[in-house]
Amino acid sequence: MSGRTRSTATISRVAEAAGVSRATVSRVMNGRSTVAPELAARVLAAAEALDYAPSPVARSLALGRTATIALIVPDLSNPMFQDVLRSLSLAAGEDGHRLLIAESNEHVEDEEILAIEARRRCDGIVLASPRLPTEDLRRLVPQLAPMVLINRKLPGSDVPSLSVDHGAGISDLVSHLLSLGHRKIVYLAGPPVAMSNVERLTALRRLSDNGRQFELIQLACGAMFDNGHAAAGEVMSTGATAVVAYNDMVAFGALSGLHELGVSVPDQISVTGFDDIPFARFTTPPLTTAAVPTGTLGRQAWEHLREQLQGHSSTQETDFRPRLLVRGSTGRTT
Amino acid sequence: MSGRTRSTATISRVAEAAGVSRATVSRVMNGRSTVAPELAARVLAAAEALDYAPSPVARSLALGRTATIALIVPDLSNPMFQDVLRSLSLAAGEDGHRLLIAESNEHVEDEEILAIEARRRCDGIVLASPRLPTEDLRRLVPQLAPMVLINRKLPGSDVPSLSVDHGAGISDLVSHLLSLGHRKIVYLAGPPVAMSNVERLTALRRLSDNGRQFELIQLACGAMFDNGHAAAGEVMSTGATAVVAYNDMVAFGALSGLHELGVSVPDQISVTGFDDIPFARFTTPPLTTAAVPTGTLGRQAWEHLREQLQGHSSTQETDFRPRLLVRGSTGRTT
DNA sequence: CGATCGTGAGTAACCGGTTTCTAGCAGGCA
DNA sequence: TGCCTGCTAGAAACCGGTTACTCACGATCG
Repeated sequence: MSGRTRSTATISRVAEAAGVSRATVSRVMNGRSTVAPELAARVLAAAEALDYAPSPVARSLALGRTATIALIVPDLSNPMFQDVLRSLSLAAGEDGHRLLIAESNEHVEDEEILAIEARRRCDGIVLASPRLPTEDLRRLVPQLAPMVLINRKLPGSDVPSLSVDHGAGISDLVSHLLSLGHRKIVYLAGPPVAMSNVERLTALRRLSDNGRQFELIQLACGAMFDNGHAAAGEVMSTGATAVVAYNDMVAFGALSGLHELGVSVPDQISVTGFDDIPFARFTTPPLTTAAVPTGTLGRQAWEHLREQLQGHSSTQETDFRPRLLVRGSTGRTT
Repeated sequence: MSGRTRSTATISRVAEAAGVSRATVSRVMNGRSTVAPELAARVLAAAEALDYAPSPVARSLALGRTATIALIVPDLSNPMFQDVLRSLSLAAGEDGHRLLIAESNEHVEDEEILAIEARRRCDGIVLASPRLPTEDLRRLVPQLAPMVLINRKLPGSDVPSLSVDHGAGISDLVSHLLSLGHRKIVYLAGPPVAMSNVERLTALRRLSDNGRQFELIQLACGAMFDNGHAAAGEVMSTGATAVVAYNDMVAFGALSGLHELGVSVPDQISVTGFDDIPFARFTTPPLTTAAVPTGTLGRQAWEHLREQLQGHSSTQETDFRPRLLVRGSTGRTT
C-alpha cells in the first residue's frame, strides 16, 4: 500500500527533482542566506511535490545535537514527579525540544545505566531525586553534562540544582499549628532512608528543641496511605492535638483512619500534609499542607538546561520554599 | 575540565588504537559471527581503554531504526494517561526501547504536527485518545505507521486499537445498583464532545429504555471535581437514590458536595464513579467504580507495536471490559 | 578596459556508524 | 603439487543530512 510516496523522500531526490545540488536544498530548507529566489522557489516546489521533510536523525548526526532532552525519575506513579514531567515537557516543548523519559522504578542500580543510555540519545538530562550515592553521581557528571538536578545537591560540582526547602516548609506548618494553640505534635515519619524525611524530621527537632514551645512525638510510619491509616489509633493514644504527616498520602490515610475511629478533624485533632498533590484540595476536610512548587521545578530545570545548551554555564543551587496552604484540616485547639 | 576523555571516543579511534578496520570494530561491538578471538580481544581492550560506546544516533541513521517509540497524549495531568504512560514506558523499556512523550494539551490542531514530528524521530507511535477528526486520522496512517490507537477506533484501517468498553462498565454499575434496590438514578454527564461520555450515556439510555427497571435522569455536569461538587444540590432535589458520575473526579466532587449538605453516603444516596483513578480507594467512603485497566492498555499497546516493528502486521480491535469495584459509596436503598 | 571584489552554487569532506563486496590466506582434496 | 573452497578482515559504499572550500560569474573600481 501507499507504494508511491512510501520510503520517504531524501534530500538527494529533492535535489535531483529540482536540478540542483544537495547543498542548495539544505540551504533552502534551513532558510540559509544566499540562494537566488528563483532557485529557492524551484527547490521548495520540488520538496512540496515529494512531500519532503529533512530526517531528524540525519540532522542530529550532522549537527551533533538532537533537540531532545531526557528526564530520569525514580517513580512515575508519584504525583510530584508527574507534575515535574508535565511542566518540563511543556517548557522544553515551547523551545522546540522533545522529552525522553525513563523510570528507574526506585532501582538504584539501574539508575546509572539508564541515565547514561538516555543521555547518549539527547543533548541534556534532568535527574529527579536520584538515589545514586554521591560519589557515583559525582563521577558521572562529565558523562551526563549538561545536566540539572532536582531535589538533590552535589556540592563542589558545577551542576545546577533545584531543591525544595523542606525545613522552611515544616517551619511554616509548625508556626501555623502553634498559632492555633497546639503544644503537642505527632510526626508521622516517612521512610528513614528518604532524604526528604530526614530533612523534615531534623527541622522539627530543631524547632522543638530551640523554641521549647511544643512537645514533639515521633511515630515510625511510612510514605503511603495505608501507613497513615494504620497509625490513626496510635496517634490518638499519644494525646497530641496535631499531626504533621510525612506527606499528603500519609495525611490522607490518617484522615481516613481518624474518621473511622469517629474522631473529628479538625475539631478534636488537626492534620497537616506535605507536597500539595492534586487531590489534597479534595479530601474531607481539605488538607492543610505545604505546597511544593513542582511546576516551577520543571520549568526552571528547562531554563537551566537551555542555558547550558547555549554554552552559558549556569551553575546555581536554588531552594524553593514551599507555600503554606491553610485548608480545613487544621483548627484551633480546644 | 575532563579534557582527556572528553568528546567521546568514536569507532575510528578505537579501530586505530586496536590496529584494525572500522568494520572489524563494528563486528566485534555487535557480537558478529566472524572475528578471530585474538583480534576481538584486542578490539574490546581498546574499546575499554577509550571508554567507547557506539553512538546511538549514528546507529539509528545506519540501521534505519532508533529503538524509540513515542506516546502522544491530550493531557498529562489526567491520571488515566499517567498510568498508560507508566505501563507503556515499562513494557517498552523491558524490550530495550525508549519512550518519547508529547502532550497536545487538548489542542486538536497541534496534535497532527506533534505526532508527525515525534514519529520521525522514532520507530512507532501510540496515540492515546486522539481528538483528531476521523478523516484526518485516516489520512495520517501511512505517515505514522507503525502505530497503535488507545481509546479510539479507526474502522477500515489496519491500525490496532485498544479501547475501553464503556457500555459494559456502565452495565455492571447499573446492575450493581439495581441489585441494591435503586430505581431512580441520576447521571452526572461529562463533556458532551467526549466520546467516552457519549458511550456511557448511550449505554445508560439503552439499559433504562429496554429493561424499564429504573428511571434515568440526566444532569449536565462536566469532567472535574468542581462540576460534581456544584451538582450536589441539584442531585438531591431530583429525589434519586443513586448517582452515576461521568468519572471518578466528578464522583469525588459529588461526595464532597453531598457531605457539605449533610447527606450521608451511602445511607441516603449511593454514588459511583468511573476509571478507578489511584485515589478512588481513599475517599470517604471509598468509591464504588468501574476500573479501567490502564496498565493493560499500556502493556498491550507495546505488544502490538512490537509485533509491527518485527514485521508481523498486527491488526486488531480489542475492547477491555472495566472491572466493577464495589466499595463503600454504594449501599442498599432504604 | 582590465584587475578586484562579492556573491551564488556546486564539490567534497564530514558526522559515526553498518554492511556488501572483495581479496588474501590456509586447508583440503585430487 | 596445483586448484578449489571457506573463512577472515579490509576497502568502500551507504544511511541523510551539513558545511568548509572552491570556482565561475557579473559588477565595481581605478
